[in-house]
Amino acid sequence: MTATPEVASLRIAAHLRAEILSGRIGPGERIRQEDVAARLGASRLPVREALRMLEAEGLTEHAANRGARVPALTMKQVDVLYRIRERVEPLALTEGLPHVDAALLDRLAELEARIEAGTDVGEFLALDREFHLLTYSTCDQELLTSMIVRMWNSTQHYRRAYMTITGMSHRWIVYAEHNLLIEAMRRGDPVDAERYLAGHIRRTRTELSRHPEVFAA
Amino acid sequence: MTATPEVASLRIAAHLRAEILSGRIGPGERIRQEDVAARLGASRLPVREALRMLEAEGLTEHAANRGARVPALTMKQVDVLYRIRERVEPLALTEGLPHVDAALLDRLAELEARIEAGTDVGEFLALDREFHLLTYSTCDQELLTSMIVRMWNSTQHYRRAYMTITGMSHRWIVYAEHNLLIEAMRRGDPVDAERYLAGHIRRTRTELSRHPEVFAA
DNA sequence: TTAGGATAAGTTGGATCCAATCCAGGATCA
DNA sequence: TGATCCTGGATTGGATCCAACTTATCCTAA
Repeated sequence: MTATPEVASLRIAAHLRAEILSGRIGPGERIRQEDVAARLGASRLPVREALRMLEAEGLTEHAANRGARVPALTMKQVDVLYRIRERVEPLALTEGLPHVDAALLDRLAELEARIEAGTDVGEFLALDREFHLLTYSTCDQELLTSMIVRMWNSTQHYRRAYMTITGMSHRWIVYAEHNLLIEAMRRGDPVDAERYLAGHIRRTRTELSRHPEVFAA
Repeated sequence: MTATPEVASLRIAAHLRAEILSGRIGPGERIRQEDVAARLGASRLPVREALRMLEAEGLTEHAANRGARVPALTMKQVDVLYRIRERVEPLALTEGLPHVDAALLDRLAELEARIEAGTDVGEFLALDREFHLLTYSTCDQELLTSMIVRMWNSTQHYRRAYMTITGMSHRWIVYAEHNLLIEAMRRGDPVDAERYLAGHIRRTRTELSRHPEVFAA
């Protein structure tokens, strides 16, 4: 996405972020400062700063003298995160809708085509994330979009776990929702766009709630 | 509120947080690590960590090699924050409503009485904040409530500036909204409670939008 | 055998020192 | 005269060393 930053703390943060989002570091797993420092060839200090940054993004949690770990969310916590998304993401959509142009709609359609053509779970997750974040890209309100990214990051692992378990069944529902969303955006209709998006998130939430085995005790 | 933490970084963070929320450090103002370290009798290191924590709370912003400062928000940014609050805070209310008991309602009524009796702007701001956060206290979803606190913190300065300019006029509207909110909570009615709360936040937003002199260029 | 406590290892928090970066002011040259 | 480049001060980023805390283990005693 971006070039590796020259500042060590940012570089380390980017590395750890990728490891957490990809699932190489899972929920509940501990992150020792010295391990990371040795692995990335730096002292513990920039690692500490990086962990603070990730904490701000909801990717790690800290306790004094007890170190950092990736939060293990309960089903209730993920459920609430999805309820927040149901209310916040439609706002980002509406805020950005006036600035959506044809080029963006084309990119969305192209992404959706790749989503429908794909068969790999990891690929689907990445493309789906890219698709939705792209629908918010014209919003241009850092406070709002960063909040949304945080929520996507926090729930990334559970989305992957769910997808891995359930596989590709009923994927046509996602495709239909995505295409209706694109079409509403093409019409510039914020009411319809919000409705399809909220429904999309809500349906995902209710499906997740049928798989408690994905979550922490 | 809580006892001063034994960990230096937390203590420094608490100190800076209070200074920012009280307005002693205003938007756009720079925070130099060495100044804070000298003033609070610590090295720069815990100050750096404290600034990272505050960044996570939206109270400061950082740039590499350029230090930390309190963000100066534009009117548009505050407007969007209020639109987010309009959607998210009603959710916290509904989530916590089943666990609201008589004792909590009594405390809310008592707080509202003190709000209506007060004449000082600073006191009003503190009590109003306490009132609303108390209505979310039974929600018990850390991810949701911390998000709400962040938004209150980020907009604190502009609320104070607005109140200082407009004074105490039309305060009866706030009282009426608060009392209707308490009453809806007493009935355990999430629909009405959400409606009154969303209206309360929305009205504040539209009033703020009539005072562009409060915001950054 | 188990509960309790002391101890030691491992990990994080903090202080000091050094390096890298940014910014402003002034000198130089076209 | 004006723009550009350089240099010095100020400030942040990073490394190393030391202190404090947490936790697990082992030993002792009931």
